[in-house]
Amino acid sequence: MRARPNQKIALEADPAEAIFVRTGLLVLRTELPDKRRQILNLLYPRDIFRTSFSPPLPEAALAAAVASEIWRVPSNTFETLANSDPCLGALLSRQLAAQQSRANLHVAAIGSLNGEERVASFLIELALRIGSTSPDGISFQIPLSRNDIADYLALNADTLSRIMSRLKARGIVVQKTRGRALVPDGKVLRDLSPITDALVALHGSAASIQAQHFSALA
Amino acid sequence: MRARPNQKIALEADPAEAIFVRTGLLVLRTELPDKRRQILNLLYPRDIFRTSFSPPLPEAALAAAVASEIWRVPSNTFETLANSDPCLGALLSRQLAAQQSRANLHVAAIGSLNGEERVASFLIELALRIGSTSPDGISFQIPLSRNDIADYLALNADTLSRIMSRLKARGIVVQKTRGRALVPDGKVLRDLSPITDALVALHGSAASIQAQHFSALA
DNA sequence: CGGAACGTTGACTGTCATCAATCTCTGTGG
DNA sequence: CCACAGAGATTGATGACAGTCAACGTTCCG
Repeated sequence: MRARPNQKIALEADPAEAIFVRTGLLVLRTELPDKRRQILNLLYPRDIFRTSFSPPLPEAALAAAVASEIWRVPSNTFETLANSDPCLGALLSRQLAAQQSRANLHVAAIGSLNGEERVASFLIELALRIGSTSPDGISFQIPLSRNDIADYLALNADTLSRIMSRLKARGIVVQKTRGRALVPDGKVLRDLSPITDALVALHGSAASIQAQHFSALA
Repeated sequence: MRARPNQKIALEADPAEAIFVRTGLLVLRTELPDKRRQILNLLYPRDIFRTSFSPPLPEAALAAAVASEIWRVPSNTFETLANSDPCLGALLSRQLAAQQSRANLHVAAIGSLNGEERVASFLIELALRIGSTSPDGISFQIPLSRNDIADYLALNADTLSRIMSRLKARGIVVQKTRGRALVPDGKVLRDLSPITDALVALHGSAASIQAQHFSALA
């Protein structure tokens, strides 16, 4: 199943349906009664989401941040898959554990970092996930709108814009076109975030290689 | 295995060991380089924690908030348990999903609520989990120190103290002894939190009853 | 009794949110 | 091809809320 940017992915009646991200990027978005929005989680390729992970808030929904390809796996299919092959089952549970770990790290980021550190952490995360190294530095596409980034980092969109402007003024990030960023010197950026090491462990190439193992199996 | 209050529970070398909470309350605590602390998660009885859920931060550790009884389950035992009985396996995955859901709700709380709303949400959570109703209202023990509560809610301890004082001044909570609170009128408290409904869904009696099912099986 | 850890309170500071105005992109239709 | 509209992004002025630092209270322990 394909999803266009900004398309919502219905969380079906099936309370334990699994959604597997093939390509693209999904966000788990909620909205509180008084229209405060929050993005709880980013789902990268190979991530697994189950409807029952969603918090019981009225407005919780998955949405595609960019064009994405996803698989919907009915709950019983998921269970039988996991049970049929112990090796696959172990991979699934490792994948889910990694996602828990990421979620916990994100709590730490939102809970104890200031605005600039959060933004830096987010940029590092993107660079690790979807960045490509070139002679000029690390460049990557920014797959979320300013509003979505702000919601993800628990910042105000205006505040986020200010922080980005400051980073640009300092030459830490360069914005070539809308939606595309270049980090000339990765080290400087890494020094801005106190959780760089953890981000590398969870989003860096080691994590990806482990995950490719996964794809091979599937 | 028993743990005294404030005792740390080592996260063993075994990267996928499971810890099962029988009684008491555990906290998942981290500390950033510059000694900013953060409690990422509360683990209530029947919760499952796996070492691999912990974020890769140097200071991440489980600690008992009150006297607790826990089981350590080696990773292979855990897997075989989950696979041996499909019914048990389903229960385990439901339990883990519920914990994900709680973690996500906590992100929403920290990310979009102000101080007073966070404290109110926390009190509601405690009341639902460990509160007992009496003619005077709902009373419960406060199982965390002020510092730990502050770290859990991503607030400063001083700020938390101020908020609590304000709630006491308004008569919304009454503190009989240190470590014990009484909420005369639950409705007033519930109105202070925008996520009351979600808290009830995840911590209320319905959730507990489902969980008892679990104990019966184990 | 005395000390240490924990909690409370006040004065002050800094960061982030709010509101409003302006600017920049993107896509549409004349 | 240009003009226009509308969403998204930026920026400034201002204010509210939470953090910091320091002093003082309280509780619990030996």
